[in-house]
Amino acid sequence: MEQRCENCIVRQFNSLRAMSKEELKKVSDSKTTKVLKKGEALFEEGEKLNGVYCVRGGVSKLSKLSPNGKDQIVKLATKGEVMGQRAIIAEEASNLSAVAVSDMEVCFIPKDSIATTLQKNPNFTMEVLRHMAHDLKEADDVIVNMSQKTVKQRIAEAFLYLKNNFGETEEGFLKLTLSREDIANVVGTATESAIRIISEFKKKGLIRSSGKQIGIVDERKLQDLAEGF
Amino acid sequence: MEQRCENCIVRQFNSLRAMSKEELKKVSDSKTTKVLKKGEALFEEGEKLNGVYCVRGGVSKLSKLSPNGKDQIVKLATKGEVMGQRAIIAEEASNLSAVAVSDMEVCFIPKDSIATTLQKNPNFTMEVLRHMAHDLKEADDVIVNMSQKTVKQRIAEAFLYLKNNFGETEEGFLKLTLSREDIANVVGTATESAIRIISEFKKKGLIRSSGKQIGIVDERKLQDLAEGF
DNA sequence: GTAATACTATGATATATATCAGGTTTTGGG
DNA sequence: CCCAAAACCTGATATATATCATAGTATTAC
Repeated sequence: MEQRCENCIVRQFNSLRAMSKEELKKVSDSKTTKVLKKGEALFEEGEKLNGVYCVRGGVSKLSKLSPNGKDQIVKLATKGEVMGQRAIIAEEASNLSAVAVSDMEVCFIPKDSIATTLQKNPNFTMEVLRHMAHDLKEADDVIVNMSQKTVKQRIAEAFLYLKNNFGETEEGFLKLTLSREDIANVVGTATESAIRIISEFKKKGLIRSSGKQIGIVDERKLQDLAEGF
Repeated sequence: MEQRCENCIVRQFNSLRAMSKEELKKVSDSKTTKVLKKGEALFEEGEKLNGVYCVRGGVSKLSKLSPNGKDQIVKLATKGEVMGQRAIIAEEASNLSAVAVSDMEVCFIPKDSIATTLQKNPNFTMEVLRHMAHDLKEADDVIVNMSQKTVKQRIAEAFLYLKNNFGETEEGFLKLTLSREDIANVVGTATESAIRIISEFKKKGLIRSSGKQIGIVDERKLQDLAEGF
């Protein structure tokens, strides 16, 4: 696989595309590549990061522990996304933990290369800003979903999200396979409740499953359900 | 009251402090001041903004209508905060509505002055970025609260938030008075449920009230409650 | 000053969801 | 291949919260 940032396609999806050739070169020289197995942690909530992680492949969950001991997944980061940016910019410890939910390959980029580029290249800063503006909007949407939709609606929505963002295999199964617990933590409910509703969806013919894999059968009905019909 | 941005104290609280003298002058020349009565709308969800609003006084709720017809308040913006930034940066229509919850005075700053400064002054861009990073973290916290805490916990938390962010009067009442409906919309519950829990808090001596005003009596216990004891 | 309208309050009931407890099935390491 | 551990499933029950209904109480408008 391509080892230089300058030639990395992943870069096209994130704010690094606004970097100049020289800046990219510096980043590329200072970066290190890391391979993670499903389940391995990249960083923990409260940890001070000294760089950001650019996802080359695989998916990571970004979650936050609530006082009652449950883990709330706030975002799933995939190819092209940069994790840890927020903490670096705010000069704070990370407010989230990152754990791989599939095997991953990520590049670690030390804080310095990012910080100096932020100071010197307004285009880059602006690009980062745009991405953050987008994330903020998504977070607002999640807040509304959490407070106004039922668990059933949120689970239906989650499946559609998984399809739209991570795609399907040839046989029509969701490419990203999450455990029931992870699904529960995405929608903010108890694992048992998530399991029950998933079974119900299966019985109703909205989804099907084969082992761990889940396939969407009736997208239209799922959509309606998510919207409250 | 001071009419020039260059001398406006409010500016110290927001990203405008990173502007140069000349930039501020331009902003000041192009801005217009607006006075709003409690209940009046500043902009609506889906509306295309052609500028941002800088709050000089009073408080505005930023909310989003959910498909089921309920309004979820995502943020309360007060003195010094800039509203509409996210939409301008992302070049999208606003995802939120802004309505005054107390009498307000705001300055409207046309998009152009902001956009050109964003292009030319990296310090300003960086400052905006820092603010947005902060907002994003807060949004993540709200997501976790929404999904993991009970309504009772969230209401307790809301009162503490109101005290810490908007202060108390001489007599020990919260300066910002919200209707029960607004409180319900902040914590994401039905108005009746909010009313019930507020009555309960009163009975238990955690808060007191006089007309519309609410005063915090036992902050410690409220805190404990919010954390789940 | 009175009518109309919004806001607050409280009870009764229904419902969604969490929790607890017991299973079965699947998975991965030795 | 087997065993232990993890993941999944299902039932019974408890609980929080929404919803519906009704009434009192402020606020505003005429």
